Amino acid sequence: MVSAQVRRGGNEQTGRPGSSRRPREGHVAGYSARSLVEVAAEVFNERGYDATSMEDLSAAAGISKSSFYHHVSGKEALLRGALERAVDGLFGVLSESPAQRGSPLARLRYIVRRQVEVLATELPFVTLLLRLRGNTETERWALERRRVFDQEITAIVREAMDTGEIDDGLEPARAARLLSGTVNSLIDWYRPDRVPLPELVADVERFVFEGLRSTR
Amino acid sequence: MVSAQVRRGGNEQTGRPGSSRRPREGHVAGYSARSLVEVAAEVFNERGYDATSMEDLSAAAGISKSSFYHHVSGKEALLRGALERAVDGLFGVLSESPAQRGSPLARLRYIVRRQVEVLATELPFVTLLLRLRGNTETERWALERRRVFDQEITAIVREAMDTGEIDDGLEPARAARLLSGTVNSLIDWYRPDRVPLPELVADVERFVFEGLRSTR
DNA sequence: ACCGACCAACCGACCGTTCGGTCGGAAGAA
DNA sequence: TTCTTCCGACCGAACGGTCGGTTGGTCGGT
Repeated sequence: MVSAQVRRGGNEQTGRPGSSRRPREGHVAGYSARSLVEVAAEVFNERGYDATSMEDLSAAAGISKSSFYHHVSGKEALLRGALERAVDGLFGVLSESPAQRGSPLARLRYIVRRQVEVLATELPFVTLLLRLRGNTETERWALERRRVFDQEITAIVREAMDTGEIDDGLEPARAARLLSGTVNSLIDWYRPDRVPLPELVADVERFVFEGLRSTR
Repeated sequence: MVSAQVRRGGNEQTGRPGSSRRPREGHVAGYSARSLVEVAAEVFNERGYDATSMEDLSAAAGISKSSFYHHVSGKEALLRGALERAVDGLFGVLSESPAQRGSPLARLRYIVRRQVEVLATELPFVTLLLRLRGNTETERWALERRRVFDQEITAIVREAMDTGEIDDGLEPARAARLLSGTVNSLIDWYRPDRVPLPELVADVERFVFEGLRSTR
C-alpha cells in the first residue's frame, strides 16, 4: 500500500507541480500519493494507460523515475487510486437521500443530474473508469463495480416504468444503458470552464427525458 | 505496403481462421491482409491497441509472429486498415441519398438509424475508432475524420432547429454531441445476435428523439 | 546521527521488427 | 512420367530498444 502522507496537494504556479524543468529548489518537494494519483490520471487519459511509461508519469510530476517510486508502489496502484476515486464518486450519488426517497422518476432525474456533476468534477478519474479494457485484476474490479452501478440504475428505470412515469416501450435494461451511455459520453467532449455546469446539467436532463424533438 | 492478394477470406469452421492450433495442414493457409485486419481489430478491442503485441495478433491468426509479418507491414498498418473501414462506413451513410434529401429532421432520423446499423455491422472497427487516444499519426488522422463527421451532424441539427422540427433549447453543437454520444455508446454493450437489429434501431431512434419520459 | 526526498545507473523481461532458411505445391522441360 | 526450378507460406532465432522496477547512494534539514 501507498504510505506517504499529504504534504502539499499541488503547485500553485502551473496547477500541476513541476511539469517543466524545476531549477532544483533544494530537495524538498514533498508529493503526496494523492496528488500523484491526480497527475497520473491526467497522463493516463492523454496517452492511454498502457502507453504511459513510469518515466512519463515521473516527468509530469517533475521528478525522476526513481524518486517517483519513492512515493508510489507502482503503476497499477496509481490506476487503482484513480479508479477508486471515480467509483466512490458514482456510488456516493446513489447513497444521497434524494436518490433513495421519492418517486422513481424523481430519483432517476436526481441521479442523472448528480451523475453529470460527478463526471464533470471528477472528470479525469471517471474518464479512466469508462475506458477500461479489463486486462488486470484492478481493472476487472472497477468494471465489476460499474456493472453493479448500472444494475442499480436499471432497477430504478424499471420502477419508473411500472409507475408509468417513463415510457415502457423499451426494455428497462436497454433504456438504462442508453441513459448511462448518454450521460457517460460527456467525457468525450466536456471540458471544464467551457460550459457552466448548471447549464450542462439541465441540458443533459432535458435531452435524456424529453429527447430532441420539438415540444411545440 | 501490404501486397498479398485475397485467396481465402476466412475459415468456415471457427469464423476466425485457425484461432486454435491447426495440425499444420501443409503450408497453405493463405491469409489475406483483409482477414488479418479483422482478426487484429478484435484483439485490439479486447486488449487495447497498446497492450496488444504482435505475438498476440499472430497467435489469434494461428501463425507465428514472423509468418504474420509476411502478410502485413506492421502493427500500425493493421490499425490503419481497421480505422479506414470504420471511417468509410460512417461517411458512407452521409453520402446516401436519404441523408441528403428531404427535411432536416427526416435526414437526421435516417442518419441515426443507419449509423446504428453501421455500428452494429462494423462493430469492432467502429469500436476501435471511438476509443482512440491520438498517440500516432494514424490515430490523429482518424480523429480528424471523426471531427469532420461530427461537424456534418451538427450542421443538420442546426438546420432542423431552424425549421422548428427539433427543440432549439440546446446549442446545436451540444445537441449533436449528445446525439452522437448516445448512438456511439452502443459499442459498450451491444453484441450481435443478442438483439434483433431493427428493434435496436427503433429503440435508439425513439430514445434520441422522444426521450425517456412517458408519452401518456 | 538520523531521516526523508531525491537521483543516476542498472536489471531482466518483453516489445516490434528483421532475417536466413525450410517446406511443399505448381509449372515447364525432358 | 520424372526431374528441375521456382515461389509463396511459414518459422526459429535474434536484433535494438524500451518497459516497469531496483539498487546504492547523495544531500539538506533537524
